[in-house]
Amino acid sequence: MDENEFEPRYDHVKSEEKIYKLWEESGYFNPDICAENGVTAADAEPFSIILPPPNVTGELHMGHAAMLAVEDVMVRYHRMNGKRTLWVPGTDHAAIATQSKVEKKILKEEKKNRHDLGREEFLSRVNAFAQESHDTIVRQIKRLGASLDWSREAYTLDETRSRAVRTAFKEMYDRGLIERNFRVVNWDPKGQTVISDDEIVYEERKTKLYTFRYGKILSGPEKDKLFPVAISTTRPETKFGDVAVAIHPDDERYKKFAGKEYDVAFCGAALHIKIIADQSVEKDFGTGALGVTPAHSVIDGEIARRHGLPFKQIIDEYGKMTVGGETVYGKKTAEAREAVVALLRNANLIEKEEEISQNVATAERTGGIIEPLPKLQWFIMVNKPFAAKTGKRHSDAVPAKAEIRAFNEKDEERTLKELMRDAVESGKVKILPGRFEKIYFNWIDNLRDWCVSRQIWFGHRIPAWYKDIDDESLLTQTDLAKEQPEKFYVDIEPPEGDGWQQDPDTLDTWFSSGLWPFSVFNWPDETADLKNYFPNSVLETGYDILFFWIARMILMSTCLMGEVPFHKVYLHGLVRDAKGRKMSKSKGNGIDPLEMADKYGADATRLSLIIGAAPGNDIKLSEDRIRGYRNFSTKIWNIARFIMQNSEWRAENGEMKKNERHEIYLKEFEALKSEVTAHIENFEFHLGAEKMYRYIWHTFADKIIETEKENLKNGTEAEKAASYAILESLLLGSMKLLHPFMPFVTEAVWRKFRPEKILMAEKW
RNA sequence: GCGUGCAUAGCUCAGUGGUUAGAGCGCUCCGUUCACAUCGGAGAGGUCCCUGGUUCGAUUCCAGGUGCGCGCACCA
Repeated sequence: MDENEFEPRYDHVKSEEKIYKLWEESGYFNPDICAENGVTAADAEPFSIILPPPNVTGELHMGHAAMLAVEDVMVRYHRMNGKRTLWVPGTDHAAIATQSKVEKKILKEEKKNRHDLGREEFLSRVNAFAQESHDTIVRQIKRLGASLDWSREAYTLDETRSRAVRTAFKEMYDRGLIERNFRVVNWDPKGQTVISDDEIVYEERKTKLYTFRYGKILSGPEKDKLFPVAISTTRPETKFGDVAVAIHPDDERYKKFAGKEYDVAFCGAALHIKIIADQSVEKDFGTGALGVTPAHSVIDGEIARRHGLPFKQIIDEYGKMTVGGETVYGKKTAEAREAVVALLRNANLIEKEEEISQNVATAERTGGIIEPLPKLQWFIMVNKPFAAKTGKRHSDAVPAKAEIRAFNEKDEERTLKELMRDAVESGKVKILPGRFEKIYFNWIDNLRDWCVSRQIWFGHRIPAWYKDIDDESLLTQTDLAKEQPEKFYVDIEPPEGDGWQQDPDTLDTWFSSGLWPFSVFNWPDETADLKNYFPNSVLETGYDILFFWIARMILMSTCLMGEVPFHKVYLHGLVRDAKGRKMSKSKGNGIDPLEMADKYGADATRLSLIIGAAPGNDIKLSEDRIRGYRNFSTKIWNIARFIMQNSEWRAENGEMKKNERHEIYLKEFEALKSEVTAHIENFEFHLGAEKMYRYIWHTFADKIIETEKENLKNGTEAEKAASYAILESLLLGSMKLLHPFMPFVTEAVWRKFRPEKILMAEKW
């Protein structure tokens, strides 16, 4: 590029590629290099953001582009403001999401499942896919101009992060915050794994509510009489697993039955039913009596636990019946339901059938209908009080690698739930827009223990080893009384000696994501980065992962670091299509950010995601908008071109001879600068960007340039020099203020006028 | 059920206790020896959802209503 020549047309793609290279070569994405070269003071205040690591499941979408645009605005602004600014890149292995993607691919292409390949071969396939996705994603992030410090790139599944995961697991286990428990969990028959409460998506469906009686009493004084209480259910097939009928303690209708036990017939099987009183029963729902199926309902499981009732599993991992006569046994639950209803109907036991709508729990990733099953799984105990400093560790024989420093000055007994609540309630974490704090508290209040084990292969293997138990019993054991802990060895490295087997399960992907704000700085090592950049200044992400991720980071950080993970959370909206639907590949309604960047430039794509998007509000994006902002970057280019064409009037001593008119321009500009600065500081990026847009186009180009144009043509030499000087000054000033929003075109223009300097590293 | 967001131009959305409420796209008319046709100029287009309150003044703040959306819980 000839420095003084402006091509009449601005070639976005060519220019943007060149400029990103220029930035990368300057090294200024790295705060250490900024400090070495005097761009920032070595002791300047730090500003740090971690990039929410994109999943290595494929490619970036518009949501990622929005996130990158907003974060890059903050990062570039603070860097120009002289802060030691660090933005750490990385990717997330995304356990279930990635594994199921590869499984689908292999099934389609080779007609094989993961078991056909074996654990090792399958994992090498997933890793290859992950690597490929990673490379694509990194290329795409760069294409959009994100000023990330690539020398610090991390991956949730790399060795450093894996060590952090094992360390965290061990520390929490030792403090009793991680337990292996037998509970009714959310089983996804399609994905063949347990999932957490947050990975459930409820779908409203119409279904039938049946009111009926089990059948005849089989023994005792009331033999051959009908069971005295009718119950209501939407899932009659599960009633083979019933062990009790629960009623409300104050229910006059049923009080008299409380404590009685019956042997009763049900569809050819025999049930032993105890009638119990429990506060959790709604008197007004159905008959007011609830058939308790401990093994196949989370709520019933809890009731059973309270009353010491047995868990009777009658549905297997594939959602098939393991009991019943020939019309039921081995059938899927939906078919079995029909069969059971038919049997009940024939026996004239059904009293009522009514249509109701209910929320069906489905798995977020696979869409499978959740089948609650009792299983032995690892849980993070959010309601269990612990004392960070003096509290007991149950493996004190093994020295702590990283001491838990939980989030309280006094060494009080606190629960993780309380720590999570305190972090936000105390104001140590501020969530923007503020309304999300309420949503956060609401979620916290309803939080149950977090099931962290998954029966999939891709992910962090649980760092627990067993001796003298075979895998089969690990998965099927249902005996509550059996003491578990003594049989485990939980540590960061495998135990010595023979005969140890590692738990076959892996961890929920959000376990490692939860550590991200400090694991990226190589925790548990006490690194300089950890000291400088943790807690992070800001965490920026979409509001859809407030619970999945933000809450988990707060949990992990307050527990393990004794500190909040970040001071501010800024939530952006979701990017939707012109009809308001969430953009997704399967719907085919997505606008590809890279395609837009190629067509209209990364600058225009970014600006379209910032202007018109109020914090936390969804963005409806259309290609027209992006095209509109492409026109803006062309406009900027032509403004600069015009000014450059008059550069013969540049005064030799560089001094600006201002007149009254020019004073007004400068005053106006100063006002603009302080407004834009305030907007960025207040996370009102859309306002800052829009003001720059209006100023550059409708004030600077339409009014100021048009006025000075006259002077440049017909003025005296001094007038021409003055006009040129003011135009150049306002142009370069504007380029600075616009740079965080449109980094490429502003840098390109800057290079024409100040080729010896890089705009990115200029003072704000 | 609890909570929460939105309602502004034809469309998609910003914004504001005070003169004339803005952007992108779309629409009408005019313009190309001009930095810019990826453009410029001019213009049409608004009951700022309804009702009430606070106020000198409300599209903006408050309450209620209507419509649409979202989160959580329940879901036998």
